[in-house]
Amino acid sequence: MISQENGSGTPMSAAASTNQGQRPQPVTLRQVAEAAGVSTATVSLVVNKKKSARIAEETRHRVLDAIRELGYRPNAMAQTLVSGSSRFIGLVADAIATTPFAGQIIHGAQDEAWKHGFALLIANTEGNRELETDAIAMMLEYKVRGILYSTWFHRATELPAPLRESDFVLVNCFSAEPGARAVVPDEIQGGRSATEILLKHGHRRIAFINATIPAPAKDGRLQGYKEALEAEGITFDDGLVLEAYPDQEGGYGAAQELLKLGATAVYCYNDRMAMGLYDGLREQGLSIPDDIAVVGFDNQEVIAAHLRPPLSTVSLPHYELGAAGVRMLLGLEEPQATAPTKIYCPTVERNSVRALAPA
Amino acid sequence: MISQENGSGTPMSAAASTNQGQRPQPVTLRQVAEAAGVSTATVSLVVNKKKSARIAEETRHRVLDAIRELGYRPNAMAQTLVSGSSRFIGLVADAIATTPFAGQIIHGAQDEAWKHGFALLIANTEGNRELETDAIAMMLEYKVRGILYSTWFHRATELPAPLRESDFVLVNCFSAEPGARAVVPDEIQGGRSATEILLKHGHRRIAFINATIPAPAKDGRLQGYKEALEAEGITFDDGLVLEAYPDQEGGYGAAQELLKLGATAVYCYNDRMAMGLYDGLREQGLSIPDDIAVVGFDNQEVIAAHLRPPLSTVSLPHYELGAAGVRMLLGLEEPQATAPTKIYCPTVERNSVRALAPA
DNA sequence: TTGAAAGCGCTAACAT
DNA sequence: ATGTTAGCGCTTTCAA
Repeated sequence: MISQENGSGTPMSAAASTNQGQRPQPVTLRQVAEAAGVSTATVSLVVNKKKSARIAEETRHRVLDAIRELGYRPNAMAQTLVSGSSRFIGLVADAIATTPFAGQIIHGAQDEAWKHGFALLIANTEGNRELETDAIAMMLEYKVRGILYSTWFHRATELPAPLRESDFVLVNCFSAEPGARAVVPDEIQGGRSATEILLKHGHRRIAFINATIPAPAKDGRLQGYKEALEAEGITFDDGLVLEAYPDQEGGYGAAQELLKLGATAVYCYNDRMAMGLYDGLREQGLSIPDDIAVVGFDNQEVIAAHLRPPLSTVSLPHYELGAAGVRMLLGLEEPQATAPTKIYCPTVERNSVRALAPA
Repeated sequence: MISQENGSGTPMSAAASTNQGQRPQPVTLRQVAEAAGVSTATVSLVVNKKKSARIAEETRHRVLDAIRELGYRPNAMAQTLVSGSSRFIGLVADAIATTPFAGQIIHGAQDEAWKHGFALLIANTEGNRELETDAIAMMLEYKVRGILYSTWFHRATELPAPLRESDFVLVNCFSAEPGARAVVPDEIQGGRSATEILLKHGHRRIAFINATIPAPAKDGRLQGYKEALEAEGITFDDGLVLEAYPDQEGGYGAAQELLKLGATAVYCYNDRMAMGLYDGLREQGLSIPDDIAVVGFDNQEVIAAHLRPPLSTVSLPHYELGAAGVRMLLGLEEPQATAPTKIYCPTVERNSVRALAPA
């Protein structure tokens, strides 16, 4: 006799501790009920801690013990089938898991969802319309509570048709569609904040290197810049606004032209441009922040926090966008009347700006 | 008579096109069956395109039409309840949505999962053990087909207990646990490849700036460096190996010491160090790649592709890790006998290395 | 305080 | 070729 029987007759193979062998059939409510000598209704009642029905302490314990002993886990599928709606929230993203920092949208959404007992079902679609439709269909089939439709950069979007079959909220994008709730970053306030960092350090002649490609961010960040200037009584000067492709190369290339402007400070459309600008400026023999102050936008950690000197910038609130999207979906947060809800972009000050020495 | 009745009696409210109003009850299989004048079994048969049972073309069409008209969508929960296993794959990650490039693991997993008809259920746990347990429990309750347990950097890990209740694969991490399947990047090959980029450009005196913190990457990348050298008949010189904290500041700080070594090329533990090293080298008046060649590791896009000059490096195959994890989970790919399966790290050549001028 | 039973939407024998 | 029926695991009246 080499092998040993176990009394219960449950197959207890050697592979039980690995994940390769046959997994045992999951324990059901009914089995718990039998083991505890009660009805399934009773077990259901104690599992769900229903306040209404009062269960005898003694019974409750018997059930709890049986649950523990058998290692029972509720079958969420059965629960959902009965209730009609799952504890899922779908997140369809065009490139969010691909793109460096926008993954924070997932993170924020998942934390907030979790807080309310929901799990995230995600689909990365690369903007592929067909994939999107399939993803949404699948979410619908799994009876998600609602769908977050998000984009990796702030922009207008067309709603995929099946989205309307579900409760949904747009995240980091918006649509003309009436009744479509949306959360987006407050680009204008962000632009204002970025400019104010410079302003409060005494800078008056501030250049802005904007992006060449059209986007809400392009308009909003410029608008904020103007507002901040105006609030300080500085007349907006068109000549101080440059445009370049919004990446490192664009920023690098803008250095020469920037120098001609006689500005003591620059505000860049984004951190990547600032990174390129650092190189360009350095090649011209200028030092940051002594010769010229620089602020960016986005707060792209890998870059901004580790440039020399570390870059002062404004955060894109991706985490908050995801979280707010979930709250709005669950009806925990009122959408703004007509326009998308704007999320605040906080300022992050590091060492790329120094007080301007009095002339 | 202004409004129009629709024959079916379905409520067709004005809010139907928005997502705020009451959503109509989803259409069921039974309703389709009634509309088409057939049994539910028949509808099920055509919906699932069962090859076995032959349905009359005419009937098939009636059913299909009814489906289209009513806008029927199968209830995946009911399907799962019957079949016992859902089309979900769970992905629990310690920080993957948070961290810049490892989001690619999600991406790869989701593409591969999708390809086989599975959806991804993700949970970001920040390494919080309790959260992990809850996340896994929830996945178990939703009857996931299996779980991918992943970490944002390659390391050893302890398995959370409930993981064993499911089929699982470790991604970017590994465990001593027997029978635990795992996929990890091939750090040694990566280190070899990085060094070979330099070697094939004629460099013989190659420094390596390793990380100070212990990790499989630290050992593997060094090991690969040694192997590559050895293959070229170059004796490994301990003095050529520096150590620094693996970020920009660490790389910057290593510049001085590096210069004393008289190397014509450096291989950095990662791209972030290389980024810092660029600054340090530049301050010492050296130019890359003319005075010294540099290669990194990780291929962190935002950095490597946009440094001046763009950095030659070796990719961490995050996308592939996710995809391979899924394939292994689904039994489409055989795990290597005992050790974790190693994924190839491809080389990405840009402009930070130039052929060494003959002395 | 607890149990019996119906039914959520679907699939899969088994009949016809 | 298609219909009948019995569950899948759970929640929820309604009775007892």
